[in-house]
Amino acid sequence: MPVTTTKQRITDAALQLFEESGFHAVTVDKIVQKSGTSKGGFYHNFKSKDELLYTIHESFITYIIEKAYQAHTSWNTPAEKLYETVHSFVRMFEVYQAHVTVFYQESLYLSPVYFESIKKKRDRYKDMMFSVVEDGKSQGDFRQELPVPITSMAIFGMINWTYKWYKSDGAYSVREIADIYADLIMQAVLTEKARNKPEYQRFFLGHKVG
Amino acid sequence: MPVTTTKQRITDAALQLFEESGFHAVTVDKIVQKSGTSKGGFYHNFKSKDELLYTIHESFITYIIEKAYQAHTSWNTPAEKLYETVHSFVRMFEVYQAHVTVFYQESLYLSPVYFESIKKKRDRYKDMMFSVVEDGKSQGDFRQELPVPITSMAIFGMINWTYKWYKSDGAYSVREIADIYADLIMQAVLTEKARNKPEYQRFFLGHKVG
DNA sequence: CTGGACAGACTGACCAGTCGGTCTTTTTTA
DNA sequence: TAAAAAAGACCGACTGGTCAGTCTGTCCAG
Repeated sequence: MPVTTTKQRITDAALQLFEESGFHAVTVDKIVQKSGTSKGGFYHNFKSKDELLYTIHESFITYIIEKAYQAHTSWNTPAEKLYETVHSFVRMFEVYQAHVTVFYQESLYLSPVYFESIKKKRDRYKDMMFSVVEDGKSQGDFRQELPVPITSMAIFGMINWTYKWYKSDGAYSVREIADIYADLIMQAVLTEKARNKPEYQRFFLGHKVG
Repeated sequence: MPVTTTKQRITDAALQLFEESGFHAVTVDKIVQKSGTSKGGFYHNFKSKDELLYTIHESFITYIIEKAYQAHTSWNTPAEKLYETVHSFVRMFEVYQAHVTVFYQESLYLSPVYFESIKKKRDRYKDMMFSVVEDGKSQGDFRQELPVPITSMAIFGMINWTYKWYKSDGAYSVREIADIYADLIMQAVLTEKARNKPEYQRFFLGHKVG
């Protein structure tokens, strides 16, 4: 078995091409050419172009749910959970930006049966965010006047939108962006009192270390 | 001349169809059928399917720049400008959700010459946001530790993402969503001192009226 | 009687997916 | 254990359907 399988080479090539030009502008022939294989090789590894798109979605959403779950189980307070979730999501752009782009740009074109499968997992991720915000409110660190769904979707929006503009060779690293986003979000949702807790100071930019 | 022109009927039908299924899944024949016209009628009014897509982009981006410009000239402080920009952008979903969806979902598929034209206007809108945040910092109401570009893009993200989930028959009206987003953003960017200014209290949810 | 607004049959390019075939690896069997 | 058979991986010319755009008209207003 070679270091990279044909299937992997096809996926990598497709990912780059889809990100640049979108699912529909990319023909199977182009993917085949870029990955140095053939029509036959492609259809040996994938049932259809649709299935390839699904595979890309699947690998990404599984990864991100795992990360959210980790943040959820490794930390105690909702504030910490939220902070870590935001941080880990943004850092993920470092490696998965192409996946994210394809995920949000092309999921409309998944055929119904694939779409349903992805939607289910995406909703699970959404639910995790909702419940963190919910918990933060009932536990008292998050502002009572913020409605859970809108606040959660606002957070999602801020984070997700990054795929539209982030460049790995840009002026800010993902880590810096993650720090800033997390600061903005914590600043926005924490109560005055919670903002001043010493153990939460690390959430904010320019806090005194140590 | 009839109440609605053929051109308008085509645009409206296309808008709905593009929003539901995406540019590539919608054939000219489907648009023609839905708008009650014909292939001939279509190509009489539009040079190509591309031009129709461009028209939709154009009408929306022009509208939104106008709104941002109004917010920019009708208010004095950067804080007020930001608040109004956010608010007016979100309220715009009420009428233009389909436009926004097509705008963000399908602009990848604009042919180069159209794309350039749209990009120019989109950048102008972006610049207006950047300079409001910039001004807020130098004038002192916005937190110094926030970098202008990332903060601006975070705000964009929160707002723009709404097109992915907003439903006009959902639990929250655009006005409520606008209030919440604006609160979150102002809470996140204003300094402690600015947050307490009496004239800024109206930005926040549940402030005492009068 | 001319030119704009529209109708709709037609065409040609493009592209996802197929299919017969080759080469290599693994499994079976004598 | 060697030969034979089967399975798996991959190749690339070809096909059939789809769809943007064309072209020859018709109708009607001015």
